Amino acid sequence: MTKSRFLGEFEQYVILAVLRLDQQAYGSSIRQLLHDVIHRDVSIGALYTTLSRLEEKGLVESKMGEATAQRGGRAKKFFVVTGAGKQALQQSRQALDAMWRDVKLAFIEVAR
Amino acid sequence: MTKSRFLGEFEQYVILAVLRLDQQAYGSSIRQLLHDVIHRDVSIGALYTTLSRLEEKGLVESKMGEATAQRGGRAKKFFVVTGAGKQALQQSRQALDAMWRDVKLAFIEVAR
DNA sequence: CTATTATTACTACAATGTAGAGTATTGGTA
DNA sequence: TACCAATACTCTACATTGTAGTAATAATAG
Repeated sequence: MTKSRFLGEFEQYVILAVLRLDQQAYGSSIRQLLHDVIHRDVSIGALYTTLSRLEEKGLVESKMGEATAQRGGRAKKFFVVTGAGKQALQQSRQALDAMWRDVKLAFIEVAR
Repeated sequence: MTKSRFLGEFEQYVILAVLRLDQQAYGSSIRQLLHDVIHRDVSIGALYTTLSRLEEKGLVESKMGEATAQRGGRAKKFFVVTGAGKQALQQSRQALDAMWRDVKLAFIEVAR
């Protein structure tokens, strides 16, 4: 057991994006997905910083793509979520669900 | 519209706790709820810092309780979530739900 | 009036969020 | 071959959020 920290808010989104993109998750595609799904436009630099930190913590892993790209450009770095990453994500999910329980009823009445 | 930022991870928990506690949300009770529901033990100082910041941003409001407490101790400061707070919370919720969509299937298979 | 207890305020620092400029790699083209 | 456009990643710096610890404040029992 390493010291289990909590996932930051943006970290969760990034992990989810990597999961959704399956084997096709790399800087640009992740950024695009975040834009399409939650309309969150983050700079590419910001994204890479988060990806690096997640990798340091062992929550995602990366491997370089084929050296020869289709039409120019540097090789892609593909990311996948590790078991630890999935576990951390699940814990975050469960905690949030637990906190939302019972709130919904009281909340929905007033929130319109 | 003020510049709509995103809620931090812990900020969400605190807002949810205040909602759940309805009219009874103050330092100690919030802390207790966080402990009971998600087993997260945060220092009282950390909690107040976050509450203050939420208040600055207009996401929660506070009012002092009756001066005379039941059996000693200072008057409590009760917190409630503002409309803006509920809205911010809802947005965070929706964004996360949107990101989780489609992921579940692929995720659940592997996550055990 | 003091010990006790409950609560808030202040200070400081660590972790996460975020942007922007810079560097690398490769195909096409003059 | 030299250079430019296209694509992708890296580095640096700073803002915001997360967190603890300690000091200060209040109220009451005894």
